[in-house]
Amino acid sequence: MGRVTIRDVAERAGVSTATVSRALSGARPVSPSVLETVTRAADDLGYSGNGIASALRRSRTDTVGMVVPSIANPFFTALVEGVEHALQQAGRQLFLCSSRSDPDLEAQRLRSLVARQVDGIVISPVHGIRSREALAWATDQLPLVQVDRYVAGVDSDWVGVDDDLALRLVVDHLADSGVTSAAFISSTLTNSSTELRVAGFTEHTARRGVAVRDVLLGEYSIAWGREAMQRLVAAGPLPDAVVCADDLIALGVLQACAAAGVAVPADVLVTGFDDIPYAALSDPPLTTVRQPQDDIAEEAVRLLSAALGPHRAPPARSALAPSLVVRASTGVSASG
Amino acid sequence: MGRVTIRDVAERAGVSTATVSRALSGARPVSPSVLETVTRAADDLGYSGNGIASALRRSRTDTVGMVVPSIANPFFTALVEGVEHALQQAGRQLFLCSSRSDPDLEAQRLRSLVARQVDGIVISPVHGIRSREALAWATDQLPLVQVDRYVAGVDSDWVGVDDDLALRLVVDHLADSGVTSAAFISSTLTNSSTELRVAGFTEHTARRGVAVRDVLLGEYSIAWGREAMQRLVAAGPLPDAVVCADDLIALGVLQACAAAGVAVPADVLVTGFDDIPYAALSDPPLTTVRQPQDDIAEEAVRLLSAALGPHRAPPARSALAPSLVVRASTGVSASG
DNA sequence: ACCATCCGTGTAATCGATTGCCAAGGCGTG
DNA sequence: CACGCCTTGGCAATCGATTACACGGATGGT
Repeated sequence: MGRVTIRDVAERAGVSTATVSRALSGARPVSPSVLETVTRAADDLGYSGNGIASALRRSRTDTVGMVVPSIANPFFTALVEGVEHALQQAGRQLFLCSSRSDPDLEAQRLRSLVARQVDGIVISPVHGIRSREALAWATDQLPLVQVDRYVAGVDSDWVGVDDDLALRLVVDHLADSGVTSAAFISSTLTNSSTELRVAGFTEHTARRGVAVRDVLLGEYSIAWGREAMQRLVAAGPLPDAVVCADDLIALGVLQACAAAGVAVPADVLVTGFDDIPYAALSDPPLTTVRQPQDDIAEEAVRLLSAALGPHRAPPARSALAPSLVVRASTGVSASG
Repeated sequence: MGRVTIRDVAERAGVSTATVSRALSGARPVSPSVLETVTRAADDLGYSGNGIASALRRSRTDTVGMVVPSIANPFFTALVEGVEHALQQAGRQLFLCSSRSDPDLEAQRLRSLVARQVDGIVISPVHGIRSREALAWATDQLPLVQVDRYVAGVDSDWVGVDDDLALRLVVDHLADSGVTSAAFISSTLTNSSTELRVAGFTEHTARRGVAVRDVLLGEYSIAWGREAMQRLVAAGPLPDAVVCADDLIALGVLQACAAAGVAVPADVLVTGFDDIPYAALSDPPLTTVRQPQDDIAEEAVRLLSAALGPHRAPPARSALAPSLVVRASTGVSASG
């Protein structure tokens, strides 16, 4: 087991630990000959430093924590990849945690990240109310950026998508396709995204004269989508369209339609949200709202980096524009 | 910004830092009244400890690192969730990194994890040869468990699936369905899993008298599956079956079939590997090999915990049995 | 009544790297 | 030639928590 410390390197190189530190980190110049000797000694011994000790002294870890409700949801994995990529450019590492959509677990993760002295946190909070306390506490300790969803009453930056615009795009598209009644399937979670999507659905269906048949709340999963659609089928005449708050729900809906012999889009139109990679592969391919995940991730890291600086800027809120991806589930014939 | 240390708590409670430490960690008993006072003081100040300082002193971080080739691949996210869950039971945290299927990036991640003093590492290595050096080095520093894929010549534990058995199940199923020729689509990556799957395919097709039409190597992605299938279609008469080394490739193959007007399973049978959640949702649903991901994850954590103990056991290799999930892509009519 | 325990608490060393401060030597300038 | 600056390296303090060791007082056994 390697147990090489800076002292070992210093001894072998015949210099002090201070010099080794400066030679390896470049914090201050050392003479070329000493640099050579030290580098050689470090290599020979396989010295790799002790990040913990370094972090303690510098009170920086060059690490940021990220907390997402689920790492099985492709939308979040895409977001995570984006954030990791952006951080890497800045020489920082990502410490990823899953809150499993549980506010208590989320609070625990936050405490753990703060205790581990991460430099900052990127979080997609679980719940609009039950996440608040932990989030406020964390925000008080270090720079924090909310992504996608956001909890009101927390003094932090936020970057996400313009949910109202998204629902406007969806409803306009459906109305233009002749839809006169629609159901909405979403999650019970009380958070900004979920609420704004329901609100947007309500508002824009009203504006376009589309009748709202049902609003079913469950969770963001394939299983819930399947179950919700089964209920709609059992309940009687179907609406013209089923609007889903994310793609997983929509995939479940499609599955339930296939099982129940309901033809999509002939009998009912279906839309999703997020444009995960599998949305294009379903039967039929899914019309959905594409989120600019990479832009969201980049912006989040940019905001975090700014917050790591000396200046204390007021919280920023940035809502990026989504776009509608039209596929066969709303009537376009399938094609290559 | 919170900057509360154990000294602040000690001062407020009117005791020494040693007592505070003992009261809060329970390392040694303190009198009830002192415990009360200290807990109160810590709460009042919002003390949350400094994990870095603690880790330095105890030379334990209660954190394990995990390195996977991709976090966008649902197979790995399932594995990650399993590992995280198992670790949580043991009171440890997961530090997740993606190597992006790049051995250099992988080596960098390993260095970084070792420098951060994680207690152990779970890794699914990228490359059978180019990952070896970094893996051997890391194994020399701390306990390490390989999962899924495995690099020979590294003195570490491994847990994964029995790839030979998996291919036997697939080929037997196909042969029993009347298939007499097959193509294999996989990745160029040189690693145990990939190689064992090719070997298994070759061996079992030979055993069952199935002609091998083509072995196409690319990467584990939907895009490559699509492209490979396009090539097969362009190349002339199709084999009876297309066997894919993972589900992403298979999903791409299905997509290309749909685009090219090739009917599955009427014109060609298709099989995948992993049984990711989306395998059941494709058109048609995919016959695939189910990996016991949770068992793999649990076993990996178990091995790691064992390695963290005092004893130096010889490296263990544990190949768990997969099972075949038969769906419509190999001829079963779609149902419920 | 005396000595051996034992319990709870404090003092201070320690983990490993970084860095403020100081000193020695080299160099240039007046 | 003398003086001061600038460069390079070492000493030792420091980050915050843990813990070996010591110590005082209470308890119990004989």
